[in-house]
Amino acid sequence: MKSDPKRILNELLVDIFNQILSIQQDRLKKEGIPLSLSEIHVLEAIQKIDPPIMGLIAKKLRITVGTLTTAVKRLVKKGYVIRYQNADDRRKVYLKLTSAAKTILDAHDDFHQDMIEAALKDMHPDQAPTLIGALSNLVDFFKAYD
Amino acid sequence: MKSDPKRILNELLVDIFNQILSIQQDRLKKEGIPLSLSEIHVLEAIQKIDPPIMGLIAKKLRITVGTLTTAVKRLVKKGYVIRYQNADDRRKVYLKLTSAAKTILDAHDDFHQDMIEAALKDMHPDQAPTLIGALSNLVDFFKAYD
DNA sequence: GTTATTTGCTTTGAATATCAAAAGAAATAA
DNA sequence: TTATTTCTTTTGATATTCAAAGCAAATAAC
Repeated sequence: MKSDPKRILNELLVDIFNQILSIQQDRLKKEGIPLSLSEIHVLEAIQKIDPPIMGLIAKKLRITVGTLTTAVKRLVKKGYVIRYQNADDRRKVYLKLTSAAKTILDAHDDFHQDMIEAALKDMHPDQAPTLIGALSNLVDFFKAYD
Repeated sequence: MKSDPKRILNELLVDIFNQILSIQQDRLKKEGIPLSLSEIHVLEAIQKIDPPIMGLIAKKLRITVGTLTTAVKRLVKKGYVIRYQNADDRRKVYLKLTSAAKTILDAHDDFHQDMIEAALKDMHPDQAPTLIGALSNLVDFFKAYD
């Protein structure tokens, strides 16, 4: 069954996963950005999650809060993240990005944009919903495991 | 631009990536399988790559041979991999799976199968090529970075 | 209003994961 | 033979991660 679509899809997904992490890693190194992909993910989450507090960010990233604490410590030392607290609840630790971090995230976004353009390259616009539907199904499938 | 397909696709891909690693990790733990996802990947590569020698497997996994050496050392100790050599070239180290490893990989394959079924759930069969095309484009895009 | 519990975070200790560089051993070329 | 290349392991260093213990602030119970 060489042309079984399910088998092909499975291999494509596996290949994509095998490649994407190391390629993004390489890209960061090539551009001289002193951050790992994990650290980039932390920065993205800080940008995206509201309010940007430790617990919510760890949840989004699916890591423990302890793990996030050490990552943030490094990012603060490197000058990409600022910790602060708020009078309303002094237990909560809020995070925000420095302008250096924002610059790096913008470049990272460009990569994502290029990636999407490549995926859609020879696709008719009215086929996009099919693709979105399939990927949404995957997200739902994963949610069922939570 | 809330409904911009490119933005939606990007967020879907990011979500999938954030989820898939930790969910597979959780699944292994829940089933009491004493292996990390990285170790599973090593086992899969041994099964798939021919000939199954250190250099080729490291290349497939995009890790250095040194890194693979330590992973294999652990897998041998845990009883999932057997190292052996061949008279034709005594520098090469061949790897093979024990039956315990094969059992675990079969279960892992089931997960992949479920995942694909979920993605295709409500999709017409003649739309599969669209999906395959988009993912192939992604693989090609990543290859361009090699 | 003190005491107990819960919530949010950090620290600590341990296991994995990774790489670059050095080094060993076997095969091949000069 | 000697030198070079190929294939692998070892070594030393840094990251990444979790679980469990600990701490401080907020909330609930009494």
